[in-house]
Amino acid sequence: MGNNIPTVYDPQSEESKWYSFWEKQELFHAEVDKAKTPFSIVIPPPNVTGQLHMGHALDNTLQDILIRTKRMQGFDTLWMPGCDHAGIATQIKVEEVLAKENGLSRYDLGRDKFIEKVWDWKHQYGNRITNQLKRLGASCDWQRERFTMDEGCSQAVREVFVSLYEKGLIYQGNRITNWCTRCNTALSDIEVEHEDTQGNLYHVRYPVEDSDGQFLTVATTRPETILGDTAVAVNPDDDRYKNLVGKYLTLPLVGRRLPIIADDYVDQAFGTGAVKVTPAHDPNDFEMGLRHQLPQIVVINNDGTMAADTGRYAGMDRYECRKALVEELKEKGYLVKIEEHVHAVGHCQRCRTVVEPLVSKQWFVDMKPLAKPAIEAVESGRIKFVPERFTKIYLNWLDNIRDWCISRQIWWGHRIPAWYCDCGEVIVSKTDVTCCPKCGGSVRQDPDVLDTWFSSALWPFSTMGWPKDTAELKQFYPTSVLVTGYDIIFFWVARMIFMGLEFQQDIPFSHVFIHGLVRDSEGRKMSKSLGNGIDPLEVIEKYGADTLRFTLITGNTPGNDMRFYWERVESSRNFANKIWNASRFVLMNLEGFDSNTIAKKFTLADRWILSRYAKTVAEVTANINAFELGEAARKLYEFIWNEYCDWYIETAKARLYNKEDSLNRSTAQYVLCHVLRGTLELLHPFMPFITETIWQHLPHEGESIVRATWPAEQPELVDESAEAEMTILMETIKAIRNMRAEVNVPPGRKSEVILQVSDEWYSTFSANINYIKTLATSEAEVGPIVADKPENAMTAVVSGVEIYLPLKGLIDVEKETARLKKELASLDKELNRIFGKLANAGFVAKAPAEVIEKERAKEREYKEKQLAINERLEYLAKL
RNA sequence: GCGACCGUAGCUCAGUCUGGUUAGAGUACCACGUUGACAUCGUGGGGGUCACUGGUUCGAACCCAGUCGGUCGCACCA
Repeated sequence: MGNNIPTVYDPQSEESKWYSFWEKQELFHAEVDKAKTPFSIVIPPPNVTGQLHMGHALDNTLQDILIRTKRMQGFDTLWMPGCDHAGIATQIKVEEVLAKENGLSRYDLGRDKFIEKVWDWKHQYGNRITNQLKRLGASCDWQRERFTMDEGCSQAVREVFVSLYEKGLIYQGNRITNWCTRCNTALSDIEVEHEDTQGNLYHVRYPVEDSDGQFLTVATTRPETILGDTAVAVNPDDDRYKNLVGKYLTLPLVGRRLPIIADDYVDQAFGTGAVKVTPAHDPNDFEMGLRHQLPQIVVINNDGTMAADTGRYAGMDRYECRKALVEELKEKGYLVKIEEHVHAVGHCQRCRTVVEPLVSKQWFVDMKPLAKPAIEAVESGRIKFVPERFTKIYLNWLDNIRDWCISRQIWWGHRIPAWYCDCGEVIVSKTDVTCCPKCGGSVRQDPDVLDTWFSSALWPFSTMGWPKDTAELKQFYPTSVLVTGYDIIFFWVARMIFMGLEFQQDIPFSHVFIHGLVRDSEGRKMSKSLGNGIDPLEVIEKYGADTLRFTLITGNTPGNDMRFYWERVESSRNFANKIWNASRFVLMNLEGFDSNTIAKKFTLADRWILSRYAKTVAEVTANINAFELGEAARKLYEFIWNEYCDWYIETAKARLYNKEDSLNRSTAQYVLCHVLRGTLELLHPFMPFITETIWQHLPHEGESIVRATWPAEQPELVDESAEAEMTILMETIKAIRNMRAEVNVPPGRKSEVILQVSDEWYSTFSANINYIKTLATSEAEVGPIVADKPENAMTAVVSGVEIYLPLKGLIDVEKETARLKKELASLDKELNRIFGKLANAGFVAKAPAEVIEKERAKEREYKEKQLAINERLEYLAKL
């Protein structure tokens, strides 16, 4: 970098270059180093078929910031990357491709061939998302990349399944579960999303057996399930129906005898207070059926059509059947009325199909014993959620946990390690079974696979080599923090916690850092169907990864959603460019500078920026440790732009251009360099590429900023008096600029300025008058405060300094008076507030002395200003 | 029904946990400007009863209670 570097930073040429450099040097690789404190993160594995979206970009930027910071701080830092096989999602995708390209279904292909296809797909597209993560700058240890379906993870899955089975925590049962008729599989409760839907409440009357025309009217939202009714239930305390309990009804259209039963579940106030009971097709009815020993009559098939024994409805779609059946009820006089009714209908999370509760044989995890320690780990504070409020959401879910249905009737996934023999023997085994240990007969493996989240739940230790007892596991488990969105606390976070506690006897991570969603500029979720998604790669290509990262981090607070604005991207891009140009300036002025052999004589500005820098180091470090990454980024932005660029560089210019005073010049060079390099190091986790690019050009130690030492906190550099002095000088400069602008002094023209300065600040001003001369474009003269005030001059007052800007012609008395009166008014307002406070006996008696002294100091300051302005107004009035 | 979150400048959001500067930023807006890093810039400016009501306190954007408005979870209302 020299004088011929472009004035605009071009991320494209730098980013790929540095990423391959980092990879080649293995800077992201973690070796187990027992001498160091470990810091580890496992990536939330993205779907292997997926591509990077804004959610990933945010999630991984947050992780990368933490990882890069800790790496620089000298921890043994591991960021474990990998992908998830994403059972249903991947299977759907491959099925779609298959249908489109060959017009085939997976059944046409058969299980083995189909799985082969999926693996083909994985090999072809599986590294797409990892490459995209590299574009983002993610400093994962790619040598350790894992996949939930790889050998090791699969071994972990079997180990866990068998172990839980042997402990009786995994069992097989014939139960009613959520069934997706489109995916043709059972789902767990949380894979069902309930949506309020406008439906109807159909009131249907059932004739009472052996009565003269008596009816009992039930209300239902699903009339098609009438065909499967095996009872009607009323509340035992319901006086309307007490006399009917124990009697029988005749099921309309079918003619079946239905007992009238009493059950507490029934809400007297809802509908008619009488509920038809369909044990095979409703979870509550299923429970009631068990309580009352009612038969289960299946009337809906797995594919959502009506069962073979439903007569004229057989084979009809469930919703077609509903229409037709209501029509028939109406014709035959059973339909009493139809009311509109909004109710929550469950949809398949993956394909949005309405979920059908169906009875089937599935595998379940008994959750209560596993949930208990998982609750305790969070309640005790061993695992902390950031922000804390998510603790409640987590605990609430686990407190009400129900058993987890883990079997899926799909093909892509970890096949359940259970084998069945015709003799009735069920063998659950870590290794494949070929014959029945009991009778020696042939066995067949359970055709189902496990819920994808079953293997994800093991991720923090399966990726470390478990069930083998590895060095990685010892060093990096438990991991330090898990970074993820609030939408998968139940799916993933909770499950990792109980699996970790069960199989490692230890928590999987000590902190859970939760972030929100990235929405579009109108606050809508980004979605394929809306077409409002913004591709992070597009942003990276147009503006660079650093810009995207900075945009996602600033203006975002933990746990809250954020909106994506192109304007904000531009603002981040401008920031990158600002850093670029400030660095250009520094590099262009390093001629003759030797960072090793330098004598230093610090000026006020030097002491000031070093003090500000020291505070920035301390604050940014603290913010990152507290997961306040947006706040850290904001502080760096302000420090670089508003302090380093706007003021320090400006004060340094004269010193750099004056080659006579080489001590002064080299001191400026030293401070410019030192502060810039340190600031770049602080910024590196946020904007890895541009910081590396510049850092390499600055005098530095080491091969890459990636492994540079995190700037040390140097409290000895904090210099409050330098800050106070610099502040008043800056205020004076701003006041002069303000007056010049007010009367349209051309920016290039110097103005004469007379400063009357109190004793307190006199030496500061006389010693540093050059700052005012240069930065306020003024011929400034400093003198003590005297009664004799310049005539024909504009006036401004900062605490302890009266500033006069003499004008060539006469000043506009009216305008000047108005300006000063305005200033006086705001001063009066503020003084009144302070008077009120100080006059308040309670305040003086109870407020801390420090606060009171602060108010008194302000009072003195404002009174001084007020006095000066009043004097000036009197003078103006006489003209 | 239960719970959480949000309401601060035209817009997007910090600040609220830990009460005490004249409440901040980005962006948009107005005026001036190509001064040897940067027009992706500089200088200056305008813009806010911190949703509302009440309480606690010497003192509330911040703590407490409630109201209104918005968002989102959880829940078996057939």
